[in-house]
Amino acid sequence: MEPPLPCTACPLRPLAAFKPVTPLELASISASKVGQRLCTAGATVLAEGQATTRVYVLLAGWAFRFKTMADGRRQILNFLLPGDLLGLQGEMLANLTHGVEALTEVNLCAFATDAVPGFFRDHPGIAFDITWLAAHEERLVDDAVLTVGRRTAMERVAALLVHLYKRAASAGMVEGVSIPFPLTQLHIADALGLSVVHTNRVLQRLRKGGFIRLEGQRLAIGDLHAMQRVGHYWEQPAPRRPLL
Amino acid sequence: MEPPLPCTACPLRPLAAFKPVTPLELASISASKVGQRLCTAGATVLAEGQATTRVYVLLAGWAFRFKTMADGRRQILNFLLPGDLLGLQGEMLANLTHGVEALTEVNLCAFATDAVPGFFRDHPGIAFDITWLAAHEERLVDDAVLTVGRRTAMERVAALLVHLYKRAASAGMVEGVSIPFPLTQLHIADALGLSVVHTNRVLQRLRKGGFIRLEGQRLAIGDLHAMQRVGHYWEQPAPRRPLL
DNA sequence: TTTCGTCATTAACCTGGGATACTGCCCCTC
DNA sequence: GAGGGGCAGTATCCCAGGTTAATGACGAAA
Repeated sequence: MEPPLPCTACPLRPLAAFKPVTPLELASISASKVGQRLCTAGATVLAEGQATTRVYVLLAGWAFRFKTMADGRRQILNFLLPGDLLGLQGEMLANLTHGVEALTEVNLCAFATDAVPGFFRDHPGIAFDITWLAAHEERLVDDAVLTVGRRTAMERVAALLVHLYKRAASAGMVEGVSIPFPLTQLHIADALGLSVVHTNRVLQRLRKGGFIRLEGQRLAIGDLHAMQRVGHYWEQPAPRRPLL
Repeated sequence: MEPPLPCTACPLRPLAAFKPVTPLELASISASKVGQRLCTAGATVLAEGQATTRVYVLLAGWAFRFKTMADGRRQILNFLLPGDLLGLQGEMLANLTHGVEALTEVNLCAFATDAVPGFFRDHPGIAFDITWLAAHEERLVDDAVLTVGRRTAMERVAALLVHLYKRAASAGMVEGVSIPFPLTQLHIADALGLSVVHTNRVLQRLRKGGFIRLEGQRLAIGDLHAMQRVGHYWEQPAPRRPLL
């Protein structure tokens, strides 16, 4: 594990998407960081079923949470972007029932093993932020259930692309009109409960309809409103979120 | 709103499923209770999109969380049984993106509006428990995504019935070999992303196969192991959970 | 008693999306 | 520069599950 990056030099914190912290809290957070962990694309960050645990903040790169069934069926639960907290379920519930895999090369900020209880004891504000992040992630998963349970294939794909576009945008990843898009069609399929083949069919339709441009690991959405209509997808504007 | 039931007389707390609390914590919890709220079956407990509300603990009865789309499609996210916490997302994230509806007549323990911040400030242990409950509910929703995204209709129904049977059992609801089962087939369908008609077909098959008895609002499962095999569903044994 | 509404049940029909299989491309490695 | 693996893209076939519609059973309301 690399030595920790001092939180004062955090590349994420200046972004408008993140809530400011008090200097005192920042010092405590920084003190609880024990290092950085790098994972290559495709690596398992946290293993399914692992009795972990350490809590991480995703500093750079993309990852996803997933569950697998004994016969190999896989379901992606949600995607993780910079600023997201990983491993909290393992910390609170003693073991993980999902895995986490890196989608790109990933840089993680690692907390000390006793950091979370320490925050609850000494820093109610930070503890509150942790719970906020947990509630926020649950909201994402709530959305995923609706998408997978009640949307058509076309709606699912449109909703996912809009969702990821907006999140990437708020993490400052827009360049020109496009964002980096490291998912393969298999990832999209596994997130949406579809087959790869059908995912491809739907993507073709979206391309031919002029809704998206998706090539060379980059995604552009011509008309966000139109895409939201296609996906029957209107989410809350993302509030300013805490960052640990 | 009815006057609060003193927590020392709580009918839930003695159950083995719940973690004991210290007398000090119990006193604080009790002091934050401002009353009880009764809802009739079918009533809206919390409205979708509602701005912040109060936090409740479900004392008695069944309820469910759900999301609706503009055209009326509905997805049930998960079911709420006695001991579950309601409204935390509203508390943390300023508004609710799901609704809560009562499935049976329901009795809720209401907390003061400032109870949650108070716990974080003064009772790290309780704050931790709140986060535990949030992480636990997210785990349930994670399971729901897998079920709806990757299981067949037969597997979905079997998994849901096993899940509810076990939860009802741990809430002390088994009488003879059956549990109360207040869901209609529409509820099952909406929880599993199926149509009512197909839900009925699958239930018939389970009945004819001798896997379940489901009549008069009661559910019996002959062989839990067999049902788990049908549903490809093996969950963690439920740990002892906190109760607010 | 009748009427009405909610649920369960079943049949008949149809389609969205799964399964399989094959092609071609790109990049990596030897 | 030749194989080989991962991924995108298509076509063909077909079935799990959706849709529509009709029938009962039951309980509440009038």
